[in-house]
Amino acid sequence: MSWRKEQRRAERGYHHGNLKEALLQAALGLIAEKGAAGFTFADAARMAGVSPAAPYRHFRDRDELLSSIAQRGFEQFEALLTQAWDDGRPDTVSAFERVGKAYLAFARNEPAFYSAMFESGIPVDANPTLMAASERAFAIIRAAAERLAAMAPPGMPRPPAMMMALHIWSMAHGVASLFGRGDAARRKLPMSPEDLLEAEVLIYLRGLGFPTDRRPEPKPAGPPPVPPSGPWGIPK
Amino acid sequence: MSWRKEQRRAERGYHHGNLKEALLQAALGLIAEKGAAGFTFADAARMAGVSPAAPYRHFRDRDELLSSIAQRGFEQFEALLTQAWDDGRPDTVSAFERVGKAYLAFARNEPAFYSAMFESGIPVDANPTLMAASERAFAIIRAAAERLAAMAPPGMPRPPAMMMALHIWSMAHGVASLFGRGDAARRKLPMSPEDLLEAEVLIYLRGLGFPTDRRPEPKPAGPPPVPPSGPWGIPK
DNA sequence: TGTACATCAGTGAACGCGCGTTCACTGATGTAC
DNA sequence: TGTACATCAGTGAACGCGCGTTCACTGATGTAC
Repeated sequence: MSWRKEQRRAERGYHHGNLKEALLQAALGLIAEKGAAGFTFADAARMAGVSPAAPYRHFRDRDELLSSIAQRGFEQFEALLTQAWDDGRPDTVSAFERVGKAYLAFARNEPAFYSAMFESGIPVDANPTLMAASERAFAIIRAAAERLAAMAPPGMPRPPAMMMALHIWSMAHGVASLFGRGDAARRKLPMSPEDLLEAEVLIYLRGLGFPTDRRPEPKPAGPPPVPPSGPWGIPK
Repeated sequence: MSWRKEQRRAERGYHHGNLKEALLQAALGLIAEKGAAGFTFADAARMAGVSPAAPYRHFRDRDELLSSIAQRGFEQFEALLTQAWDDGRPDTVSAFERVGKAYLAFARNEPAFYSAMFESGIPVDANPTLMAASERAFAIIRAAAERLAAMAPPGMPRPPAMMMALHIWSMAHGVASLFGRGDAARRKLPMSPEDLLEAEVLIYLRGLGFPTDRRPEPKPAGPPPVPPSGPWGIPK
């Protein structure tokens, strides 16, 4: 046994006391550093200062640890989005904007969580608990879209909230994974990812006929640009 | 040596004849199957029916093989986008739409290329040849955005083409990586990824004041919805 | 056309490494009485 | 309060495995003359 290990043991005794938590933290650090694919069970144990067999007392295998991280990630994500949405205060559009910002902030500040949730390849839909957590997070975006859809200008066709939610999600995810982190595909941007996404969402909302000048729920500024005809009420 | 291996050798002789190509194909298959992270050098050799040392005659290491794949991917991607754009025929908006569809089609039909290019974690910007190929592909989207920006309705502020290109890219990437493949984060969609992206892009373009009714370059149907004031000409 | 020779593109055996996993074990902790 | 005992949460050694990589080698191919 190495000196370091003896040292560590001397400090904390035979039992770790909080190993499960320590392993989760270690894994988060490793994923942030080397990506979800690069993280190993043995490494997490080493980082927590325990033998490679110890983690098996807390997780069936590597995948269960990864799922736990994703689970916790979805929960924190949901909490963050809920807070950002703040039930649509002070006005729907600016609260909606805030949700977009929160999304990016999460991807940027918690890259390990984000990786585990969306890029680790764990089958979310095979794990009911995980799936439920994921659904709850998405539900915030959906609820916001719902509220937005409800305030569609009278002359405009009401866009399906589900579609809006998926659109917003894909914009946020696209910006986050292309530009939002120290990623490989990074490229010089003329503006911050946050501004890029904000502009994108505003243009999109305007395309739906929503007022985007940030005064609380004003009248629409102009008539609908084109009479509806295609699917989703989008002119073809 | 196993029977299979002897058999294979008997068929093709001592020299493979086309090993480099065979390795690239093998790697593509493996990446499509197990993801960019799961593919190994040894596996590719095995799949090509050669000894594990053979690949070293053609690639310095695993990373060089991965880069070669990304390189080729960017080239095919560029060709596909060029063809889809078709220099803006028959009209800018519908050609633009076609580019979006082509993007998704590529992600769907060539998941291995797409992974290697955007999700494998290879440092694109550290390899000039690769970076150049990537730039050429993005240049197609940018050129299309440029053309679109140039036909902004007279009353509207002209949106920066670069920003438009980045927006479109993030939408396409977002939809592709969330819904476009047999991915982990897949979830039941009320429509196809293609339709989802098409609607998203159309709404976005309408938000910029572009006519989106697909008749070749018509007059704008209505006045700009809101007077410009914020950055990028987007009302704040 | 033949032959000698250089070069190329493979082989297969070997290596060190780190990983995941299992095992019998042991020290610490909690609990019943 | 003390003690016996069950349970829990660790240890450390060992295993088999596949990977990346190197090495001296060898069979096939191309070329100069």
